[in-house]
Amino acid sequence: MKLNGQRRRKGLNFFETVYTMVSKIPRGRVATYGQIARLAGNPRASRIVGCALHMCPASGGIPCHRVVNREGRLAPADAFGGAGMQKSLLAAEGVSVNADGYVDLEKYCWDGREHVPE
DNA sequence: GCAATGACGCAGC
DNA sequence: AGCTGCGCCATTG
Repeated sequence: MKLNGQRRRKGLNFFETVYTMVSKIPRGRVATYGQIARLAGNPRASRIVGCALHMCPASGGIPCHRVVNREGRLAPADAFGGAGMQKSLLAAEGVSVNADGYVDLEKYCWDGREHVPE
């Protein structure tokens, strides 16, 4: 195996895999970057998940607002287009978000069992 | 091809 | 429910 540089993933770039996983997050539930990264095949690529969502091709139907960091904290407001927007979107799906921008991972963390990869 | 970056994760303070 | 520093991996310039 070459260096961990441009490693391919079955023809699908990591980004696409990430988008797929995120789009599979059930409504009213949230997933962490680490979770997505793990499902994508690289538990260490949490940053890549963030990078992928940063582009946020909403045109593809990527619910970036359902993705939170490992603490259950929402991404920086300016990151997805508007402070409080992500919070509102989650609240609209039934996810309680704190004024600090925190969600109860204990209750809303996505198990991923609904996805069942491979 | 190399260097820099990034919506993170974890360990340490 | 802090803050800082370092690491990890893929994308972009």
